[in-house]
Amino acid sequence: MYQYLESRVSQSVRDFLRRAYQLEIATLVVEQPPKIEFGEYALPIAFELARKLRKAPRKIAEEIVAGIGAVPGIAGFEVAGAGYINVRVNRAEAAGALAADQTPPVQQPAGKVLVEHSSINPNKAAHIGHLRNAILGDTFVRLLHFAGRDVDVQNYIDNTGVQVADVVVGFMHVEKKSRAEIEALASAPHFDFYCWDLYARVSRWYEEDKQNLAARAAALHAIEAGNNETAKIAELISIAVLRRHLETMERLDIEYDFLPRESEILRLHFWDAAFGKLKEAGVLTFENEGKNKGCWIMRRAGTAKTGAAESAGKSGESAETAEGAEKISEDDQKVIVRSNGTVGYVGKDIAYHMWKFGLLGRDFSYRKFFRYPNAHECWISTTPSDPEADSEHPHFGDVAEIYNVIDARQSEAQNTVIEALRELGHGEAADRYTHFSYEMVALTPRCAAEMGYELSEEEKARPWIEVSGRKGFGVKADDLIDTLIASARKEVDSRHPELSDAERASIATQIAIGALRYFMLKFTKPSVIAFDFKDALSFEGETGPYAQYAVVRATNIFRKGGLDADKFLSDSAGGLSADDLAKYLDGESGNGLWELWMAAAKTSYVVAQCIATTESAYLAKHAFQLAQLFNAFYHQHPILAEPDEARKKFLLATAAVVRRELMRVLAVMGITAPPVM
RNA sequence: GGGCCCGUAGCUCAAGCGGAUAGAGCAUCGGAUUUCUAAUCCGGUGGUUGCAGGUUCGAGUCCUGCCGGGCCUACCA
Repeated sequence: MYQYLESRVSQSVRDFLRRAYQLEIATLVVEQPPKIEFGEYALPIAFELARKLRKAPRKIAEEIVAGIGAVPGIAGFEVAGAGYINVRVNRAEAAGALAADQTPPVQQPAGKVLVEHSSINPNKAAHIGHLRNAILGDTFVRLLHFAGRDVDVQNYIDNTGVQVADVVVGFMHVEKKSRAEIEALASAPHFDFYCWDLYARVSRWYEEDKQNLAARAAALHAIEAGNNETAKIAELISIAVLRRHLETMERLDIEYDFLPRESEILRLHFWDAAFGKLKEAGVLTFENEGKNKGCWIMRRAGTAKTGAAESAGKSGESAETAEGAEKISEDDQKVIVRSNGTVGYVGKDIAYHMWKFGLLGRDFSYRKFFRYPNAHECWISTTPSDPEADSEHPHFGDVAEIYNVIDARQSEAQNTVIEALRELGHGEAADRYTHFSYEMVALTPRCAAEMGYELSEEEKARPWIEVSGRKGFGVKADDLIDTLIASARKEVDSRHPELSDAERASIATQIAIGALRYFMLKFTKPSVIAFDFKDALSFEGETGPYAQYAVVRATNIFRKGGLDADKFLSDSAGGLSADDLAKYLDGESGNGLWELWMAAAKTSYVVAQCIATTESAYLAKHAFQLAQLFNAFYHQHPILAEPDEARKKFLLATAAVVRRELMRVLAVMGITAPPVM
């Protein structure tokens, strides 16, 4: 509602400026006044136009206010201060629409959106860093769904890389286990935890004797080649760990549609197809000298093309320098194909992203992999020779827009992929490729010490300590979730001893997930989260449980009143006349209640902001503010004791509307409110 | 060396494209109608937005230079 009225105001003002001053304003700044008394929208446009029109800002504002005429849904425009134009909404009208849950139609961009997130190496348990990724990604998916977009959720599985190879080496060379023994372990609980420890042991084993690294290289080659014992072991490990990851994420209501694997990128020769096109377009060049001699390289993203510098006329290979393919300095070179002919990660990623946009001319084979309790099917890539390959699969890839939730450390690699697409002539695809970049989760030095990590003096002074999978140092996702549930369970037990064990367990789980998801969303993306159990385990103040509690309180009002909140809205709230609403919401006396209604009207506005900026912290902030306003309202108005029936009905409608919107916002964050708390 | 990011209250973080008196939570201090459960509410304390210039009606926000911190800069992924 708030969003819809804003676009109306914006449109009217732009129409007026065109009419009165022949001015085209592409994007009109519309702000929110600092105080509700000033109105719902504020336009600083007069300041901007003062110079252009050679008039005082206040004079311009007065002209706009005088000439703009009536705008549906808007009560009036007025000049404030030195030239602000404050806009007042027709409160009763807006509230009526909100109570009736009228959602104005919004035009939808065409085409499917692909969100890639999680992408955890399938060689050990997921940790808190992966949780931030998955929660950011899943929330973004929910935001897109809320906005009516068609979304595919993908989780890329690097099952042929060094990390999987290391655990394979661990089983085969350090623990000297047979395939049967590994299989038994893989089907036991917490296999991912077992691998977590083993991965750290292997890293130490490499350090003990560098000769041991030969085992890694051999394993890596065998895995890439496929069809051998080592590859089979790698497959069984990565599949088992992957299942564990899906189970962990399922605890947080995070689901995927498709799991593309690197093994299929290799087996189905995606790279060969991409390589041909890249060579043809001149994106890749063959390096004849220097440290990268014999490699196919491209320019690293972010490096200037002007770096001609002192490229002494040494280039004997005139063919390379012809046709504008200027020499890339060694520092600016990114190796895509190694001198031994194998392709690196960025190369595979280029091929994969060409597939995402439907530009590769090849496709995966698919088979069903994981069925969620709600019957949602998660598919995995496979080869045509797989007897389980299913031709009745959904159509993946070939999308209009993509978002890759990948931490900031990979932004250069991501940008290099984008550049490759652009240079291939797919500029429109490159423009719709968004690296959803966020900072890592680290541990506070105190938390690291609690985890048993020995800190140097220098480390103690640092703001955070980075987690390290190689050292086996970090907080595992399942452990954190268990700790949160146990902590919430203690609170629930003390507050609700009358409930059954199963009920208390279920409530504690909802609270734990609410706390965790909110915690990961409340920080803006560029902020490093210095993790600490004390903060993460907090259920008070700016937390998920605080917002859940507001919903529970609203629910309680209706339960005690013998009413159903949603039914009340659809049955009775329609009976609230515009006069009734105006009586309670208009004027100075209505400001407090109106502020709450207005906050509730902002859901779609906030969602649109979050999508446009790929920043879901606004969503968390909004949920908190709405809950905060509601809690104050709750305290101030004892609704069920209200003697005036008309006023009581209005207050109930207020609670019902806020409850509905708060539940919606929480749902977008992947948070549900328990029946009681 | 080059690229990207960060520096705001004691602590952790906010502050849409530059806008009205820089806001929350935690901590701390003091209060709250024995009520729709206090996982709540109300109030107090707490700021030269790292430093110095510049741009303009207006700068936490943009530009330049410093200071401090982080990440990236592999024929790893």
